[in-house]
Amino acid sequence: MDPEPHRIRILSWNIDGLDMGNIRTRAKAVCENIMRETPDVVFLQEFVTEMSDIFDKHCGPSYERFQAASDAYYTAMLLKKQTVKCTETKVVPFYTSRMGRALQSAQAEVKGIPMTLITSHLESTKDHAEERKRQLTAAFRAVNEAEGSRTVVFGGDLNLRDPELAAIGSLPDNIYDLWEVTGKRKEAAFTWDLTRNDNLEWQARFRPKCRFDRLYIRHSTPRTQLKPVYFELTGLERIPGCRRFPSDHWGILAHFDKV
Amino acid sequence: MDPEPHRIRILSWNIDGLDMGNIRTRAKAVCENIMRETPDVVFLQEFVTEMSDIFDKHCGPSYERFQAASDAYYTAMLLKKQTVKCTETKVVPFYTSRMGRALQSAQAEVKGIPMTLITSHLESTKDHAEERKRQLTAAFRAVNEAEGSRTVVFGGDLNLRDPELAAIGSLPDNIYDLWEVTGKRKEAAFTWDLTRNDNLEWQARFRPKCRFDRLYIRHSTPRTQLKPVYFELTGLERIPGCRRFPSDHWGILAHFDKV
DNA sequence: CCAAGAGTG
DNA sequence: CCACTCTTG
Ligand SMILES: [Mg+2]
Ligand SMILES: [Mg+2]
Repeated sequence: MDPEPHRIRILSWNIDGLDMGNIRTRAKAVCENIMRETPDVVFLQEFVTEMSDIFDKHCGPSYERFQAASDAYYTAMLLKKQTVKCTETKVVPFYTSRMGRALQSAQAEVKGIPMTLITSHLESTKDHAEERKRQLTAAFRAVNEAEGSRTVVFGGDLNLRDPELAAIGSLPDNIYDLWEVTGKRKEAAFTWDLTRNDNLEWQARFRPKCRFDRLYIRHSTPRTQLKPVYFELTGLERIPGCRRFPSDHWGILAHFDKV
Repeated sequence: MDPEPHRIRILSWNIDGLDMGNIRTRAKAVCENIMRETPDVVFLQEFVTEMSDIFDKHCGPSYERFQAASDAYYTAMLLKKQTVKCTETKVVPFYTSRMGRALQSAQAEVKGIPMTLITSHLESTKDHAEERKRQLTAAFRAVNEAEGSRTVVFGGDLNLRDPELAAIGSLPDNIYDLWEVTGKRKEAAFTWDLTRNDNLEWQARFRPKCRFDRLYIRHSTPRTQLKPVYFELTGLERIPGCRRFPSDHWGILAHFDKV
């Protein structure tokens, strides 16, 4: 019995597997967040092997996990067993990435709606804007290569700065930013925000904040099947004990209504 | 008696006053080059006080010199006494420059032609592209603020990369690159070329070459008064004795016919 | 994973 | 004054 038959939720979160400090405590906090929010689809970035057994234990009963790799750090997708039927998964490395980044995708039916789910952790840091723009362009191309009958949600830690998006000609006309179309809520803008998140060792006076993590939707045609209704941050609470956040990034959680 | 009554020549040269090695020997070589080429107008970048008396001695009899500053390093203009009547000089600092850069200009009659002469040493290094683009935009604005009856030549060490020019919308329609309109001669493209110029101490394997130094013209209206006919590099010969070049940049020399 | 700056080849 | 890497705040 689905208590929310008309609602679909998708979470994306960079869970900072590169920080070995409290890695298992933080991973457990991420899992508990997922089991509390119960999104249908989860995109994870910076998943590392050290987290595998924790995710197996906490999320394994409810979610199927697809990993883009098995060494270093990588993306992963969790698909809720109750509501998602996955028919195909794919990983396409960005061959010019210097950081081992890739585009991970899945064909799935989510509460009966045919969807293409795509995530990535695009090239990091301002210095690598050129490579990142190539990757984003490739990702948008992948979005639009999906069959028209499918609703496509693409997102992840895109490490994106707005001028970079402008430089590649802004968003394709048929792709929408879920934070934007749900009202551009200021409280949900900055997904990596060192004025609020002190997980990183940071001795600089300047506290940067960026909207690195984003989710996009391309609707199915001719009939739109999902209506974006809400976009929120998650992972905002400190873990009791270590007093750290689950990650240096907040998670982003998008809510849709079936229409 | 002017041996070339229908010819005007303008030289621009970054003479590397920041390299104290052989500074006076190199300055003298620059002066000798000027006295040999006898351009009507000279734009200099990286002029330093240590060169003043050398320029006074060698070029002082033939050229009037206007400096944009008197400390650190700065631009200077030499105007040939025989052929140029200067009525106004101006220096406008770029207030967001972190390197003390400025736009230096002069109103002058060159062989009877009313001209606005503008030079600058735009913000250096790839890292400072944003500031450099602002400065270039301001320079083009200054070019087009000159009265239509005047022929404007603007140029110097612009430290420019082609994508930066593209990023600010390319050249204004009425401004022409003198290297381009004289045939884009490959031999005259790279004005800072570490495959040919070893003045800098350089231990890297990669030898960069860039077209940092550029000259632009905006014609007078309704009647064009100067026709660009040739564009060449100068300062290509080593100085006997120290075996170094006068500067790490080549000079750029543009030739015009009065029409 | 910010922005500056320093050091290397 | 290149590109890259590293350190520092
Ligand atoms: Mg990270
Ligand atoms: Mg220099």
